[in-house]
Amino acid sequence: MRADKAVVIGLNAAIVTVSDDHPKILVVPHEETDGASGWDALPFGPFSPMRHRTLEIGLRSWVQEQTQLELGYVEQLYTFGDRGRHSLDTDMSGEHVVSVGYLALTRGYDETLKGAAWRDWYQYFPWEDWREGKPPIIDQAIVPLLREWAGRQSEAPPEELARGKRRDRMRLCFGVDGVAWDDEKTLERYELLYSAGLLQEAARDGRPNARGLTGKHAPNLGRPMQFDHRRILATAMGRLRAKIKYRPVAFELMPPSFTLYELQKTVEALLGLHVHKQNFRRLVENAGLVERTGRMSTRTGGRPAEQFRFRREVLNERPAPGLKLAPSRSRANS
Amino acid sequence: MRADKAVVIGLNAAIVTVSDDHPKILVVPHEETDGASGWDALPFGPFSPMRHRTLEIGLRSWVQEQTQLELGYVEQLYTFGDRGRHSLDTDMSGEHVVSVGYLALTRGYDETLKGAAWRDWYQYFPWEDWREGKPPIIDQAIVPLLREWAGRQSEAPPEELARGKRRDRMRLCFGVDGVAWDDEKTLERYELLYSAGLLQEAARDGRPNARGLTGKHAPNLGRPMQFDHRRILATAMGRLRAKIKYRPVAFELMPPSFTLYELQKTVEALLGLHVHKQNFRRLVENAGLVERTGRMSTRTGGRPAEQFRFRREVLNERPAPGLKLAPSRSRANS
DNA sequence: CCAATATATGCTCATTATGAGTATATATTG
DNA sequence: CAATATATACTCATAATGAGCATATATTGG
Repeated sequence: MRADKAVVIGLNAAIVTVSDDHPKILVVPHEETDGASGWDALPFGPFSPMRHRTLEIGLRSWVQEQTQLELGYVEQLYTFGDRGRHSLDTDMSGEHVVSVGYLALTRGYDETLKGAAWRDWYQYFPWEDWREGKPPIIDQAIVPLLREWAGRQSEAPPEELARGKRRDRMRLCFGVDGVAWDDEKTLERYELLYSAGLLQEAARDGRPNARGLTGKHAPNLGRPMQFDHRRILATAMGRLRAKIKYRPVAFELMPPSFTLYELQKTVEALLGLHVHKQNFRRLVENAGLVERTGRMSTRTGGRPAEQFRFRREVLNERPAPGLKLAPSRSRANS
Repeated sequence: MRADKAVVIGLNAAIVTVSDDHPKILVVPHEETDGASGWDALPFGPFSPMRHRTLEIGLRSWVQEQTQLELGYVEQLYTFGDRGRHSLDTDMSGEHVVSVGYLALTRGYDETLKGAAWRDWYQYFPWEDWREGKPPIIDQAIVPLLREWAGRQSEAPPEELARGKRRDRMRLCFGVDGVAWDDEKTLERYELLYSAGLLQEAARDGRPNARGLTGKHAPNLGRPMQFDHRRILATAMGRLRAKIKYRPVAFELMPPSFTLYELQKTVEALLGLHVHKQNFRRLVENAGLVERTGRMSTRTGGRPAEQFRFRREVLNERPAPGLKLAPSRSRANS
């Protein structure tokens, strides 16, 4: 069993924290020589089978090296092997890079990170934050551009009954025509926008945009990233948003002690949605996910809230604890 | 970015079909020269970045080559990079193989497969089929052996508050002490048995077994596979069992036209559980997953059943169609 | 042809889960 | 102390779920 070319395994990490109601992602602002100058990158490094017994150990170790960051929860996301991932690659010279993407959670919001920086993940995906209502960019930019795209002549496969399918994709992804918004479809939305040529990455890769134009005319939908890192981030967001609903991963992002509302705010930040406050408490408490500490929060404002801690024991009691959330139908009471 | 050693990407496929109420998996009965003689392997082949634009295309193409099998649904599972996956590897000579595991579904139960063969997946996991009640192997062999293991002195990390944790793992995995059986925990169960040294693969890899003995004394819990292929299969089973409940993937395994009971039987085969017949119909019909064909089934037995077909349109209507199933609490009425 | 049997399908019903809202408690601020 | 802000308890309608009964329509053996 031999490959006809050397392959290098790259390990990419989408490292997430939440601070101040903003989900943040650790990025390395790269200053490359090629056109992608200034585009952020996810931290990544090569996997060396000699030094690291497993992929995950490899990831942890060089994240540690590069950022002094202690990762708690780590989960493998997906392995990306598309030719052309790394631009060097397109002409079949050099090494081929296959990237394994990881999602990592940390509550250590450490400011002292040489080179790396935390950035609100909604800068890359401004259409994903519905906490203040539907983001204006959707109706103002995205939907019109997608309509144009959906109406265009299909260039490629005739099997694709083009226009209808495109319109359906748009409807399902962006909640047009009364379709409900699905917070977990982050990757589908990213890929739709990419296919439609509406992202700078698509322009970089030479895909035609909505008006059939190649090149620099792509609109500016969210901040771009190097290589396919924004796709990896979209994968991470979708996975985290889904997982939070059936596994108690949100607690990885909380301090040892917290109020229920702080927990709620963290969850809402990740989902980009508001949830019903009273029902949220009911859910969390009935599921046995937390226990009271007796201490009270001293925040200013109204009545002081009680502090809770995560009950690690649930992991040994129930088979699948989590936060089965649904967004508020109305925006009331949040 | 350079690796210090050549890495080869292997593509592994867990190809599943269901025939005659048995979920089957395509295996290659290998006759190796080393100790693993006769252990089945999943089909696998190398990824060549020169020839294949993406990993999935690579997978499809050599499955096609090797087995003439037309894959329908294909989904990436996980990337396994543990050192020692391939035995050759343990001494750090030769190439390091990183494997990308895939789940594939097909209804083409084709008998003419040179070399490969379909085998009931419960041969590898006899404890996973609860359709005829709790499999006797659990109480007769697995639980006693795990109890022994849980009671043993912990050799490794002191942080692991050994015995208690082990007992909890056992309870949650195998539904001891009134914990409900969770059909999706296939991987957790496999890994638990492996850690406890109760699988032949563990013996092969030199792990001590439940009595503290290394070597050939591992009990015979299910049929072993080469390398870590049984782990990949466990991953595939768990993923499929989970996915079937929120995506209409079961239809990938059905002929174009089928009765609701045939559909139910297929689902039950995969889950290793019985479901409530009337509620199953209600669910499938209310979800708009099927439509009547008007034709009747001509099977012998009782009243003829109507034939249905999958409504592909749901994919464009609802955001997340699927079969949210729960096992019957009693075994009645199935 | 009929009774016995087997499967398919329609419908009811109790229980629980969910979404939303009202009411009350306890703090701060001016 | 009034106004305001937040926390928390409780109620209520509706939907989803799990279970079982009843009826329909076929085959099979007298």
